[in-house]
Amino acid sequence: MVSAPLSSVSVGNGAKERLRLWIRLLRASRIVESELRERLKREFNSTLPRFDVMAALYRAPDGMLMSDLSRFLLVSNGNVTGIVDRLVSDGFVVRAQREGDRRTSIVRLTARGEEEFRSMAAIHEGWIGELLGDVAEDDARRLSAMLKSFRSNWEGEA
Amino acid sequence: MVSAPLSSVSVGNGAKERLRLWIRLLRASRIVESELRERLKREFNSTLPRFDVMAALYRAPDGMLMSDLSRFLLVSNGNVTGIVDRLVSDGFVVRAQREGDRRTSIVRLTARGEEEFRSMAAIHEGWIGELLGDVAEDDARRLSAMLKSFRSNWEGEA
DNA sequence: ACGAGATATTTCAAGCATGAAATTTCAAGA
DNA sequence: TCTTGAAATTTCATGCTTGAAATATCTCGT
Repeated sequence: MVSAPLSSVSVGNGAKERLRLWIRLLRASRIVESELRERLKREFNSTLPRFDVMAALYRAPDGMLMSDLSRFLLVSNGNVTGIVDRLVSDGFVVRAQREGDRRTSIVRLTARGEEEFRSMAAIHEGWIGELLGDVAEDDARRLSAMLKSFRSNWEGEA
Repeated sequence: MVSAPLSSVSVGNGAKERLRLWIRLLRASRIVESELRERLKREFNSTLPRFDVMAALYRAPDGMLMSDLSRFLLVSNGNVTGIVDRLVSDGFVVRAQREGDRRTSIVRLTARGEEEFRSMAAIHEGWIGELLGDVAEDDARRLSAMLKSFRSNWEGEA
């Protein structure tokens, strides 16, 4: 990944600096992601998408609709279907019918799912602390603040 | 994606701030990536991985080995095989035999591939300028510098 | 010359991701 | 009631991604 900057193909003005930023942002997140994937697989026989779904459900003890999950995680409906299917067959998650609307199903963590997630989350937090260890805590705070409002800036223009 | 912070499952000390940073970093890159994917598909009937491969080859007029590509792009060998296969069948890339070593093949952009890439790259740079438009150029520079040395920090510990 | 190991690449199975089409169910108005 | 459209979800085709196994070729010590 990480399309390098191309001095010979140029355009705007501040664009150069932002392009460089984007490339490094992408590279950094790919590196961390790939390390996380490896560790999740090794230690928990799981994946990042599964972890994300479980994290969302952990925050929602009453469960979530498939469409809520897909909205919250910024991924497509069909995608969530597959991930949840696999979590169900592993016994970490259940689909429950909702009274009064047979189209929807509420997805919830099972007790086993909760327990599994708790142990993953604790270790995951440690990993991130390690992998981003060289970012000074102060830098982390500033960077974080910088990225906080990121989405609202341009969404809806598409 | 974007596993939200979980105040109830806690661990280290500076870990909290770094976890938050990681979540936002991931979210930001997912949002930009998804917008880029959409536009590349719409405007060029292409994808980010294809763009990345073409960018790498554009910087290497003498071509690259498959293994060079895979190392440079931080993706697996098998992955590159598939992407290059598709680029070849679209006429943007060629595989050439190398004298003296029949194991390797050198991958190169075709003239059409170069031309196609030039027009993609110009527009791509504009998109990034737009999508990261609200990051002040100064912030971009600092952020960029902060991320520059990212990899060397911890790689090799795995 | 031979064989052992290293190197370069492809193939494969499994899972992730998208957007579009298909299903099923619901909500309301004629 | 009927039917038309909206809403929730699944299914499907295509492509990306990994890690492991399979191929093919090369290198080098003996």
